[in-house]
Amino acid sequence: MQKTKRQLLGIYRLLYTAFGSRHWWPADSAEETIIGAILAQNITWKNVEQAIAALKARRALSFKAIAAMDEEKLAPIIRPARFLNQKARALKVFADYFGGNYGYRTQKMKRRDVWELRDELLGLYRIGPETADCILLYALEKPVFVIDLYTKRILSRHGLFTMEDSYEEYQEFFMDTLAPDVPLYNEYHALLVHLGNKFCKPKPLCAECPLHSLRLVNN
DNA sequence: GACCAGGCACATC
DNA sequence: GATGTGCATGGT
Repeated sequence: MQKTKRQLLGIYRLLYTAFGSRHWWPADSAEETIIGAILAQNITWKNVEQAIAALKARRALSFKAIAAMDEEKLAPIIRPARFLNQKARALKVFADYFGGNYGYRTQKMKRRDVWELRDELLGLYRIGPETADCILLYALEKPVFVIDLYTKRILSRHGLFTMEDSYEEYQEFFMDTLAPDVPLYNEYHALLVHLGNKFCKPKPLCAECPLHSLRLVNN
């Protein structure tokens, strides 16, 4: 087995042993997952929960409802999710796209070729690589690995990459090394985020981190 | 009060 | 291409 593959599987086993299954994505439907993915950009999940709850309270937790709502009315509802105007616009744009091209049916979206669909998503307002991949993996169950800030921070601190390496370089590493496996990609990214939240902040808590032992392997 | 968060778009060089 | 900045909330 290649060294890199051993390392990646080693990290996964340590994380799973430490934290168990994370049961991601925390949402009741594919549409809620997509809404959450857009709202979650650059904020903590607690803020997303508040915005989701606010949408739910107004019976607006669906793209059909969002499409029927004015952007000016939508923005204050999602205020807890920060960048409210940009995110309100992003939700409106996605709602129009989703309704127009897929009749608000994620099943119809699922039938598309995954990389063609990814390109299409990347063309939408405020859908970047991470958001697109969250939609593909967590809402549409496609085997696409999601890279986020914590993934970059954790792998770079263990010497496998640097923070300057691109999203695509990180993603290719995971996807070339691991088999295309939706449950594995789902769990692995969720575990990395959980670890990042607890231990891999700008000021890291390495001594308490479950990956602490790996430092011996990688130097 | 300071720091940070499950990014992205756009301007400028 | 690389780098910098705006977006503009709420928890710790």
